[in-house]
Amino acid sequence: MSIIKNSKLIVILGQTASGKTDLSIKLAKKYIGEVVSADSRQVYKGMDIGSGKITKKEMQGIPHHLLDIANPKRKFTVNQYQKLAMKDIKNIQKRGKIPFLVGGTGFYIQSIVDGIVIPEVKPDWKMRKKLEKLSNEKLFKKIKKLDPERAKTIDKNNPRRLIRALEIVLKTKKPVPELGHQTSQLSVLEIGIKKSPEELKKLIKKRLLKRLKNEAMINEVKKLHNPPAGESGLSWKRLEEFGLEYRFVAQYLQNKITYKEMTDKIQKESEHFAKRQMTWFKKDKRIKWIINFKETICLVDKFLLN
RNA sequence: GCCGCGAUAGCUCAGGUAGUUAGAGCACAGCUCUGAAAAAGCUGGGGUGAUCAGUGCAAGUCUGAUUCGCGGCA
Repeated sequence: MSIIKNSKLIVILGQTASGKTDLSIKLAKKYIGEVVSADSRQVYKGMDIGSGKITKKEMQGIPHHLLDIANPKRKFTVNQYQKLAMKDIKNIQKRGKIPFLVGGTGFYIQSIVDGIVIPEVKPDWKMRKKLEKLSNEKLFKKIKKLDPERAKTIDKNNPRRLIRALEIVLKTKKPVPELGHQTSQLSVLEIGIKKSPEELKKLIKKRLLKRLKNEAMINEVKKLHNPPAGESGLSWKRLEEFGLEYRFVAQYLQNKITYKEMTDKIQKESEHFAKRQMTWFKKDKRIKWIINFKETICLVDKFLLN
């Protein structure tokens, strides 16, 4: 009985700037919960304004997990995320509270709600660097030879996919395993915040202006690149890898683009990103798309009663 | 007013010597995802070629006129 009662997880997802944070606090307060973030950028220390990380004050005493847990110099991965998040979720449940998985990184959410099994082959950055020198065509030929099954479905134009597949094959000397799912003991309610494209564009714009105020975001990136204490900062290249605000502010600070180009690009790319998020979410038919708070409460009440 | 230059996709532009269904980048739409996912990739819809006339078997491409825009000279 207690297993059933303690296996619940509420996911709050939505496009960037759709208002996940606000909703999560309201719900976590009402239902006595804790928040586990599902955001691939908010895991990093020092990336606050640009990633839209919740502030201490905004938390209103609700405990938050998986924020500031990674060094931005190193690459954090879904696999790490999956393990840490599962642990946090279980702990919250043990304490008799409701875990709220909140974020916009579809892959991270999927790793929890579908319990996908990711091959236990650690990224080997040295090997990847070598493989990166090869053309897509050559990479694909290698895969085809070593793992014809994987070659059938892989995207032969995507170097990342090709290199990872090769990495698995070369390390394990075996073909890439079939996609597996852990049978999850979680009982999940997925709530999606729905916004019209026009509304979302406005929200992104408003948020961007806020982030730019008093040079706050510019200073954040400057600080990441050049920390005050004298320790080494993040390279421009690394900063650009993070995308969106970090990519374009870094380009601006290198004088690669003008201030206006920077703001235009952040806006446009955020809109594109929001669309990509939606393509991802659309595939998950379990998501209950909500428009207002009242509706949400009904859903949650019903879910928690069962 | 005169001279020159230009007018091709929503935007910026490519398109020697005229020859089958006019291209690119961006934008737009849709999509993919097995340890980088705000990443990395894929597909697609769009054009009465400024307008009118002429020459040619054939005109975005040559000729003329008109309209509009840009630069120069008075």
